Amino acid sequence: MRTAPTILHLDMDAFYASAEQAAKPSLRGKAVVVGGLGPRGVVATASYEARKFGVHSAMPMGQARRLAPNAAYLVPRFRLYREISEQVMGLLRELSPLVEPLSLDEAFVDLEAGETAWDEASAHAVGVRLRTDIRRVTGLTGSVGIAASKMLAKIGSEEAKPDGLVLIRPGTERALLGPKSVRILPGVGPATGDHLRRAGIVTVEEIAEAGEDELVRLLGKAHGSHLYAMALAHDDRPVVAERDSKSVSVEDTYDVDIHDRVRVRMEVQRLADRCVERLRAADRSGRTVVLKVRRYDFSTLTRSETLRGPTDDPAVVRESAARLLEGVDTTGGVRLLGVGVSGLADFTQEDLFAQAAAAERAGEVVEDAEAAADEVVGEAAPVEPVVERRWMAGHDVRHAEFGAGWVQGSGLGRVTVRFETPYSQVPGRVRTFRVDDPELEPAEPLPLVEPVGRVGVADAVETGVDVAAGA
DNA sequence: TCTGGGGTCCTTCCCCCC
DNA sequence: TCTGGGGGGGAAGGACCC
Repeated sequence: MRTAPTILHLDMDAFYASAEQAAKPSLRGKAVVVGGLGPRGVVATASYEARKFGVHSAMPMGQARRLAPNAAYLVPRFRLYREISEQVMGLLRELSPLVEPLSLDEAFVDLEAGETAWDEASAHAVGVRLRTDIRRVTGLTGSVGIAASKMLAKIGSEEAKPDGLVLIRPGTERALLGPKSVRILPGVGPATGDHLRRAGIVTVEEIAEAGEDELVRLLGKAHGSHLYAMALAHDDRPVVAERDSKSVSVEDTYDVDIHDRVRVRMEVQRLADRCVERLRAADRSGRTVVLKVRRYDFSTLTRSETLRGPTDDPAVVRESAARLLEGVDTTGGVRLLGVGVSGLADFTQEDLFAQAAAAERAGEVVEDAEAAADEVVGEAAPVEPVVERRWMAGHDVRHAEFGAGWVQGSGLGRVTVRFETPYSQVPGRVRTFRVDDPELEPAEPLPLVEPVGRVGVADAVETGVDVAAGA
């Protein structure tokens, strides 16, 4: 283990919710909840204002609405978050070539490998400057933890939240960890936490006291010894720059359970196609097809089969998923279906056997495909004539007369828009339109920080909306 | 109106092979 | 021929993470 605290962990504060607050001045300082808005949605991120009401990630939306009925509820806008994430990761890569992203809003950086820090003082200075740069470039705040290992750096950034920096000095880690709950250790979730509690182990110190043998007896070889090492603050894991993903999957939870077997089959085909699209977009192919089914009672099962070679052929994945489905009892209804591919390869080694088999009954396959296509069209076309426009809460729009704004809500043939941009100084005004108003159209998200050299556009927005609103 | 979507890793069981 | 052990791959499930 290294002796100097030169591993940095960055965690953006309430990332999705903060991005929405930055994009929508009227939401700043208010409770904001981002997540699925359907009947089975859950909270992805709650702003710190919303957390005061007890709202937190992974909570069912219904429960969140009961706790914080006056919060703003928005669907996630991953394109926007991805753009901000790329800016942040860019800043991190200026510090070191060794950057390990964990998600859109989190990453480890090895400062020593980047030769930007070699001791406590230099590492601290890098952390301070990084936080300033992130705020300047994205308009958002992030928390930074710096320590001599990944685990401690992550615990540091957790301690630093929100909008802070914590450096854990080598030599102080055991004292710091000891009294804390076992739940702060990475890899200890609800199940392991319960398991340990039943064995009388509640704090990190108690894990260390129990000894490695006892931990292995309780949790098994890998988990047990790993956890014991973590409790002693022994963590040698290196920072690893972007690794290739090992699987690709797509799943959908339905607003109401699906009982109709024909519909279940159709959904599985659609998921298989979407999965292959993603696989191809990533220039990969895979060998093992996995079908996931969550039943009405939330029991989940998976069925998988491994092909002779990797494929990215939609027909092959569809057929495989269909075969797997035939072995699953769906009476009683399903709430979720998913299709995934694992055993990924960079290249597409054509599955000659499957191709030959497909060629043999080519006529049959083509007919099936056409029948499936007809089915989709036949199902969708009459239900949604001409495609009624859907105005998603939180999404950006532009109105020919009033300019840039975002959807505050819609229903009963009306859509309510608040006209403001990330650069508005005061909350914008609200107007309601018919959902089919020709002057209203969806728009791309604006950058959270006003790009230099585009002052003219922003000026027009400011004078056009906010001055009017303020008057 | 309970419980998303995208992943990773580990364990257990089974089968096959040596 | 019988028995045993071990390794590897595949299938299924579970815990965990953000």
